[in-house]
Amino acid sequence: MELILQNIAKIVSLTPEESSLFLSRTAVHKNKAKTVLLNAGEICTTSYFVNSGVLRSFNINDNIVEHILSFACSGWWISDMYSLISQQPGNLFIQVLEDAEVLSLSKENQEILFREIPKLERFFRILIENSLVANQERLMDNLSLTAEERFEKFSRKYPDLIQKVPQKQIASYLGVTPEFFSKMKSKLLKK
Amino acid sequence: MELILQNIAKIVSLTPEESSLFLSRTAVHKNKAKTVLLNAGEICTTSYFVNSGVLRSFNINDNIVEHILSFACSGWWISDMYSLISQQPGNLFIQVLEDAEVLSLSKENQEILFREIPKLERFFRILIENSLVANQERLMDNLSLTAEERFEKFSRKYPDLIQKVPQKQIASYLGVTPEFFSKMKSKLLKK
DNA sequence: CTATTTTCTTAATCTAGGTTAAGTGTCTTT
DNA sequence: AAAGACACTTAACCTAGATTAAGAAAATAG
Repeated sequence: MELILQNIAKIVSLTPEESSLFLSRTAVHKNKAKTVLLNAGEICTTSYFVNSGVLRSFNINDNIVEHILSFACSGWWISDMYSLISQQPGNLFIQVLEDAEVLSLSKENQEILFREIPKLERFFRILIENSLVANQERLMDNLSLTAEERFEKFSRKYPDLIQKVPQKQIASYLGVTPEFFSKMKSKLLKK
Repeated sequence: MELILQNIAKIVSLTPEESSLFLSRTAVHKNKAKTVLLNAGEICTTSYFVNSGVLRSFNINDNIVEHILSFACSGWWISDMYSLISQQPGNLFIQVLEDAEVLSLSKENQEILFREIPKLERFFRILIENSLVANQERLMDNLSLTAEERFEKFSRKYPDLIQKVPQKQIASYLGVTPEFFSKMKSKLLKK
């Protein structure tokens, strides 16, 4: 059974008809690593649900430094929420890190679905509530923990990502330079 | 007309009956500065909408250092979202900073209202989407901007808070010590 | 109005993490 | 299998912001 339907079923229950209506309003793509699904400066029209593989969203500031907002593995959604809801040009890139199969849901179809199946509005509300909580926790962690503590927490929370993703990307997510990350890691290994 | 109804009306339109049903499921309190509405370790049962005054949510880490997650002025909501949705003990305090009139909505009443008036589910979804976007921006700013740049941005975004709130609280929100904040401020004044 | 607590400032010293740079290892691509 | 292009490491040196401490100013309580 489709991963997305399993995930929806954890929160709201859809009839078989509703499920297939939902699927009919989405599309599935396979994308090679390095493919860019959204560029900074573009208007984001779509949310992506990851069936397999890994994606990331990030911005690039003046100094040509990348900062990762989020990774998305199997079972996660990714998009530029700011741009998606405001329909203004965003400043995030969305890129495939590891060959991925992705289900895409356009903003229009999402809104249509909210009208057709009000339960889906609940589903997305709860999804976004969970994102917000996770984001708030990460923000507080960035304010109150050292890089080392954040790394340990990250390793516990996302052990699979440590394997899959180049470590400079993890450094960027944690908010440290690749050089410092490397130093920190070898210090931890010596313990 | 009630501030909360004006705010709802910006996003969804309620009939007069729905409006009064909504109000009937909320309660209004006046609270003196320093009142604590939620302690870390407690289970959060309520969201608060600020009619007037200022509140803050913050945690306290091992080192007895406070970190502010959010301020809430007139027209803003505040709660411990993690604890509210999981019904687990949270680690946030919610406190009144400036005498406030607050409207409170319990989790149960909120859920009842979602069933009675599905449009409210949309209202809260959109509210939370906006919070998420704001949070993501703050997170990225913390990763990529200097304390000075964050302070300038904060001053532009919340000029009223600069007046109302002790500056050590703003330092804490920005993620710097009060001493460094003071140094930074006097440096900016010399320019 | 005075006393006490809280907030703010200044300054010296310290450190987590950044920067620069050079070298090594490891994928891709051809 | 060679050639780039990335990814990772190490090390010397640098800086934004933390820490400590002490005094001044402001707010609040009594």
